[in-house]
Amino acid sequence: MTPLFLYNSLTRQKEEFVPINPDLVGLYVCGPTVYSDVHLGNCRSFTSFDIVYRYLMYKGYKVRYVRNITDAGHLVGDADIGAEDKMAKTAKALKLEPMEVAHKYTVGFHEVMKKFNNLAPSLEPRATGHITEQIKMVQDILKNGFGYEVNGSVYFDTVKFAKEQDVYGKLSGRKLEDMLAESRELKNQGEKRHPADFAIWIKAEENTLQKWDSPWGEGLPGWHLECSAMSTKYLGAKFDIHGGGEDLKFPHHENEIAQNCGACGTMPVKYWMHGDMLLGNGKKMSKTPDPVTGISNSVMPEELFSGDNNMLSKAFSPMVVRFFMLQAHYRSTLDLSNDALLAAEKGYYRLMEAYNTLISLDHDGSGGTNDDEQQINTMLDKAFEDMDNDFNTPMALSRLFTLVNKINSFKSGHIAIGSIAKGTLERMKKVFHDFIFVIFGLLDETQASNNGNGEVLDGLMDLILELRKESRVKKDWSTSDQIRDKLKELKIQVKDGKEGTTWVVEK
RNA sequence: GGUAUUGUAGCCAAGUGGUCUAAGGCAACGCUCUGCAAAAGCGUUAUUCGUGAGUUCGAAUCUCACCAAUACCUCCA
Repeated sequence: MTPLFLYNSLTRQKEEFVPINPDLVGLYVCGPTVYSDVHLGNCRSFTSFDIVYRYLMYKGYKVRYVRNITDAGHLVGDADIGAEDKMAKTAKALKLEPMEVAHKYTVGFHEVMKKFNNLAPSLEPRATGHITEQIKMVQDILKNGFGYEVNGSVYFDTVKFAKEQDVYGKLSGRKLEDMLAESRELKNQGEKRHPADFAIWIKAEENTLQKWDSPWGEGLPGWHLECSAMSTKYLGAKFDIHGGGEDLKFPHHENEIAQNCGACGTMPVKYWMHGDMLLGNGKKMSKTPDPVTGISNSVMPEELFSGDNNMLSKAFSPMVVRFFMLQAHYRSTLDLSNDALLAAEKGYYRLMEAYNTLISLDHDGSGGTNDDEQQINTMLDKAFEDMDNDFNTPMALSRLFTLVNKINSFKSGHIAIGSIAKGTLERMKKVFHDFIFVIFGLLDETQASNNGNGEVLDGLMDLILELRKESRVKKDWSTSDQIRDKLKELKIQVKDGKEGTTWVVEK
């Protein structure tokens, strides 16, 4: 197995990936809070980690991929000064049970993930199913002296933790001194001893919809706690990779680390990975409306797939969007725009059509070693090196595109297929297949469009193109052009080549 | 205000000390192919990487200043 290097957010450098247990990988990714539909920005993050999951498996690791569903405890605002619970807010607005809200949006989330061809994680635990574990963790934190109870709520003592363990702020780059300086302000702290403290157990109010019995009375777990408790339960006190969006670094992940250290005494994660944001109109895609313009710049997947939105000129398919995401590195921001998606669409179809051309190529068995052969093998090798270099999908993709030219040249006869060895052609077929479908997780939508009546369509097209061929032999250009133009109107593109005419359904 | 990150061709975007006169996709232009197109192929399109200094034999890549944008600072993947 070639070594894999990944960028560790905690150390801020690329490190060689060495799993804690040989050949086994524990991967935890922060999942959605299921109080509303996921938007495209959320999808990018999950897609980035889908590639990580896929590539780790491709390299031969046995991966346990845990992605949580947060269905309780996520508050809007500060717990001790009367914040609103996200789940409860939606439940009240839609007149649904909180569990119904969670279910509705969990189902929707899964549907969207499936459309993007993101693999299901090995395990998808939910916060409400792990209340016992979370209570136990609060108890452990209290036992270790890093928490305090006030009036039925329990808070994490961030200041004490920060002073005793040189851990807090490491991930997000926050300094303890700055934090302590804040305490002089003494404003509106409620029950907390310090603004940096955070709720790990929240006392239920009379109208709280989701609440559970605990040693401290009825209440609900704090946000952050579900991830600590569930990652510990399913991956152990120390596991390999924790992923999530850049925006979760603070406070979510910082507090997660604090809770784990506070409860178990060990740093929970060996490698932290953070994906950067998807931008819409140059700003982070967010459901929250822009304070100035008052409009949200988030694009919902369904709006994108249907074309029913005011940002884009047309509908774009899930695979075009996935391809678009692959063209940027996961740690860079990515700017969504109509032009960028149109470009991605063209690129996606060019790649898929080249792949279909590639698998149709036959080799007569002769052939030897020359520059083409060497270049092909070099590109294939480098594509894997790119992936080993912190999952550089745009670079790996560029290698494949370099070979798209070669593939088309083989087809058109610009380069004789015999100029490369048979084994090299076979290798190219295998590697293209693996990259496109297994590692990048793309689906061939050029084929999918023929579903259901593929044979009929093929038969019809054979007939039509045969008739057109006859008219062309007779130099009856008006008939042949009419056929071509009418098919074009039906989104069927006719491609005349030296070896005959082929066709493809356009998007 | 604090803390980070980013600024690469018309657009999206790789590259973070020499192989960079900067990958790839899209767009544009020329040529080849074609009855004409489309598709495909070939070629051209940033001697330059926000601006200005500095370090270095050598900088898109390191340092400083400035300008601009974005993110986080207890809602967000």
